[in-house]
Parts: sequence; structure tokens; C-alpha cells
Amino acid sequence: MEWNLDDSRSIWPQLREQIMRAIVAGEYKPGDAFPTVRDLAQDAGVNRNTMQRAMAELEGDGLLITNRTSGRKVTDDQKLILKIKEELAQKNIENFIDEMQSLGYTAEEAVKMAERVTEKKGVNDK
Amino acid sequence: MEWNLDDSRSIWPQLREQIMRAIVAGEYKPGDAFPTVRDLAQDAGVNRNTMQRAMAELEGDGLLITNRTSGRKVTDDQKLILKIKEELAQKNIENFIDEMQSLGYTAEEAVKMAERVTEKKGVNDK
DNA sequence: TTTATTGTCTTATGCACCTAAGACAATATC
DNA sequence: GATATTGTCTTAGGTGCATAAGACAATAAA
Repeated sequence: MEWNLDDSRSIWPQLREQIMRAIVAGEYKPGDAFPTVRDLAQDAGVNRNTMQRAMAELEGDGLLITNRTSGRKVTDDQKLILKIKEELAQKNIENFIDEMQSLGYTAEEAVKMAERVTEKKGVNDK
Repeated sequence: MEWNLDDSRSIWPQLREQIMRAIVAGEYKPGDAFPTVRDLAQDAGVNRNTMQRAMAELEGDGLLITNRTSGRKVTDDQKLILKIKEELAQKNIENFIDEMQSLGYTAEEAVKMAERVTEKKGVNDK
């Protein structure tokens, strides 16, 4: 997968978030085998301890299942995945509106401006 | 002003952003006198060196003007303030849509979901 | 049974940031 | 002219994170 790391924040939460998004977006399917810590660390260009931390958190989230010597797999619990996806979306929307309001826009203005951007640029650009 | 500091990121950029938002939102008017570093630091509950760093950055942004012994004031350049406000809004919108897409939604879906939230909850709630 | 793989634990090192607090030059204020 | 204010610079110490790399138990694979 593609990594996008920002040195203004700690790395392990970013790894956690990005893997989480990949799972809820269906990039990794429920039940899929998952790369080893060492491989994934190398792929992302981070130390294996850092990736280890992210994986442990994702296990705590219930998204990854660990089998001591046979590696990890994505959870089979599709309801959990959907629930997390919707929670992330909700937080994202609220955060967007909050920030626009802190700039001095109303929520309606914020939504209308976003609408205008999507109409101009199309769905898949950016 | 009200401070909202998060220990998952460095503090000085957060101070910078929050002061910047307060200025573009009109909470501080163009030409207004600005509190001293020491006062503002105490108000925010941070060390004065940390606040100093944020102020220096804001001066670099052109939003604050420093007079060595008489303190600081907000810039008179209303065009600059407006320009920064619009840039922040633009970035915010793009960021919102990017994140929703990374969760597996289309840009249109993202906007519609945001629309639904504002309709339900009203402008000034949260 | 032997070997390799995998997750995990541990110790050590370096770095960036925050805090703390002293000091000083420029200048507004009295 | 004396004093206080203000921004700024400096040194010191503590903390959390990332890196690096060795080690080990459990177990899959040969």
C-alpha cells in the first residue's frame, strides 16, 4: 500500500490510521492474510518497532487478529469494519465543519463551498 | 481567547494556527493591539518561549507586526487576511474530501453526508 | 527432528520539543 | 533621568519518539 508520513506528528498513529483506512475502504478484505511486521515496516520505510506499535493498536481496535507464528489477518467481523468506517466518516465531517466555522464560515456556507469544489473538479481528481 | 491544545502534535504550530484562525475570523481586528508574549503564554498555559516561536512565525506570515518595545499589533493589510482565510478554507475542503475518499466514499457522497449533518443539527450546534 | 519464520521484548542512542529561568537592548512611561 | 515594559537570546534539563539491533518463545514448514 501507499504510505504518506508526516514528520509533524508521531509516526505510529499515522501508520495505524492509514492501515485502518485501507481496511475500511476494502483495500484489505475481511479474513485476508496480512504482511509481517518486518515486511510492512520495510515497505513503509520505518523501524520494525514503530510498525509493531501500530499493529498492536489495530489489534486492540479489533481490526487485526494475531496468530503468534503464522502472522496476522484482517478480522472477519464485517459489522465492526462498517461501524468503524461510519465513525471515522462522522468525525471527519464534524471536524470539517468545526474548522470552517473557526475560520468564520457558517456550516451551510462550508457545505456549499465543498459542493462547488466537487462540481468543478470532478470526483476522482485532486 | 480559547485555547485547544493537543499533545499529539507540537504545540507551537497549534498556537500559530489558532491565532491565525482568530485573526481571519475577525476575532482580532486589523490594526488591533496584541497581548504581550508573556501574557499570552500565561493565558494559554505554555512557556513563553513556545509562544514566542508561534508569534515569530505569524510575523513571518505577515499577520502580526512587531514593535520592539511597544508590543505587537495585527496587520492592517485586509487583503492579506482575506487571502489567507480563503487559502485555509480551500485546504480544509480538499483535505475533507481526500479523507472521505480514502475511507471509500466518493466526493459527491461526502458532500451529501455533510449536508445531511448540517440539516439535522443546525448551524451553531456541534 | 531440525530449521526457518513470526511476534514480541529488551537495551541503547540520538533528536526534537517543551519547560524553566536568567539576561539584555530598546524604548515607552513616569 | 530613572524605571518598567517588551521582545529576544541563551543555557540547562527532562521527556517522548524513532531508530538500531540483539534475543527468545512458539510454531509452521521441511
